[in-house]
Amino acid sequence: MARILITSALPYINGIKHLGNLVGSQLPSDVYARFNRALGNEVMYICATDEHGTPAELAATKAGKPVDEFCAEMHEVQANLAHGFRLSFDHFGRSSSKHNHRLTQHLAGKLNEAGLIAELSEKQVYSNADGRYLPDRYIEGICPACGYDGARGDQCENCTKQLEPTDLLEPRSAISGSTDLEVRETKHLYLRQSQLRDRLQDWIDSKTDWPILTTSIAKKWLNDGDGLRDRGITRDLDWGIPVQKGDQPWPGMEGKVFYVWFDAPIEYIGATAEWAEAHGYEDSAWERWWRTDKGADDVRYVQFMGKDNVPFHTLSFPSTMMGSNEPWKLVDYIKSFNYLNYDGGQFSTSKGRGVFMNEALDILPSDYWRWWLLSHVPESSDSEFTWDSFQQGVNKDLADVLGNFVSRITKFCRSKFGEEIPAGGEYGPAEQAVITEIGKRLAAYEQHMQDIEIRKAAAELRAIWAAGNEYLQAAAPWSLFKTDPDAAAAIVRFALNLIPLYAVLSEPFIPDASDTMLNAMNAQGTVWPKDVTAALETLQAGHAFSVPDVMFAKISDDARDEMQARFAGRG
RNA sequence: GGGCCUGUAGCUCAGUUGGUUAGAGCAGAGCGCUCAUAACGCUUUUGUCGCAGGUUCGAGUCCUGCCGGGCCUACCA
Repeated sequence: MARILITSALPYINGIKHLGNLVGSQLPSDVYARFNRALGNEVMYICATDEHGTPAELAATKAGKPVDEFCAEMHEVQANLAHGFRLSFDHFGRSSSKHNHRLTQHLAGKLNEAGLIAELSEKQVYSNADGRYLPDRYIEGICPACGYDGARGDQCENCTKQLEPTDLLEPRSAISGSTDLEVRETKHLYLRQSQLRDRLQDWIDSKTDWPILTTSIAKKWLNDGDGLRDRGITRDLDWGIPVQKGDQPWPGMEGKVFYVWFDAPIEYIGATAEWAEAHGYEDSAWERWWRTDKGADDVRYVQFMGKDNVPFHTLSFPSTMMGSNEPWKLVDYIKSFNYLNYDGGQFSTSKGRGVFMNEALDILPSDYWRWWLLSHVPESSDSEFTWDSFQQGVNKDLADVLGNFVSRITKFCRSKFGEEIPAGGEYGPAEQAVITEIGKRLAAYEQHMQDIEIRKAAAELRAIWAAGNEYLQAAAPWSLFKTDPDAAAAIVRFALNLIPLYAVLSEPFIPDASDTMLNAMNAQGTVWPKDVTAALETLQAGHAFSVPDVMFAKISDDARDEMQARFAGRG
């Protein structure tokens, strides 16, 4: 039995995420986790809210709440939505947890001992009105190159020129609009990633099976210009993890916190520690997933994330792990995703454009979203959500192919034989042919899941569903019943046995429908098939079942048009 | 500017190390079935594989250039 550690990129705390965020890491990682559990592997599946940083502070201010309270509330909101989408995290943690505080401070201390931390003094813009230092992008002004009023301190949106905040004419705070800004000298810690460049390079080079999207981004950063640059890991903020060397103070760093990108990936470990504590386990329970000296050698660690997260997971976080000189488990495989666009453009929080997780669940059950999003997950390039495509995918795949299959065979059996598996007749060549076909497709399905090729897996699953309709159509028990009821009974028995098989195979994608099928067939506890022949003899004659309600209601054209108009956004 | 990804049927996408008549699903057309959510099955139409060159006995697949779409470019997270 293999041990699989799975982490999903952490959703940021400042608001409800849209479908693009959902499909870019949480949903595919959930499919992979469910699949591995179904195979009988031991799985630790971790996610958390990423709670630190300036945007969290600003969002809290806007909401009129203390930042810790705001984060606690938003964490609950996100946890409920995760549950609504049936994301099966073993633990959904918080990067502000005491475990993450302790681990982050510990690792910083170890990095310092290893000589990998540098203290640098730098100039930073301070806003007197806001009472805070401003990140470059929170300073606005007139672009010196093109005269555009509204250029940000890192880059002008209008002419795309890279800027320094001090380049801006008439600079002002993007938060308050105040022009009462001054440049202050402030000291920060830098992680000397450049010292680890060769080790990182060797490590990345050894990952020949990683997606190109993943390795190309890592290599670019390793080789760009003078090579991998050192990175600031502290900030002048109130909300965050106080800068300490382990449990000791860090002279000169009083009042500063670690940069959110330093502590966020450490929360993968922190959340596992939170999981252990929540279950009343000893530290060894989480350490056996993360410390190769404490049992994690046989763990396979797979990370899921959007492409924007790749540099931090291929370089920064591994720098932290390697540089600590402690035996932390490094990632074995990184699955990265492109973006999902919305109906001809991008999802936009500010413009209210696109569908957000809470809205999606208000409209339709999670399985509908899971199926469409996963079967269109942006693996090879950006993909696009359109209502037309969504309607088509749900109606055709879920309602017509799978839902109607379950409906037609259970209703036929009920009307001719009653609500139990009929006796009589036996399986013949037609059934054997179906077994052979499903066996082949199942092998392909499992391989695609192992390879984390989600779209291909979805297509294979759909073909397995379709095989049921093909079989029924060819076998035509409704005709045979008139002349040879026993032969018809064998066909019905075989077709009904497909339902629990479909339920188990479909569970990673559509867990609720899977439950519905198992409950209807009174076959709870059915496990992943090792052998298709045996799996299709599970339900014996006399086994009682019930006809489920319509599993997937179709989306009408009117409903589709209405939703399209509703989510088109403002401008 | 630099780096990377991407451009294959009306739509969404597969196409392994270059090898015979380029595939799937959806949509369209025809036929069949009538158990079922007007559902299902079978058959079938459509492609100068972004453009232009090149390498090769042979290129969707490799090389060069160009055009289109996208992402990243280190202080958004």
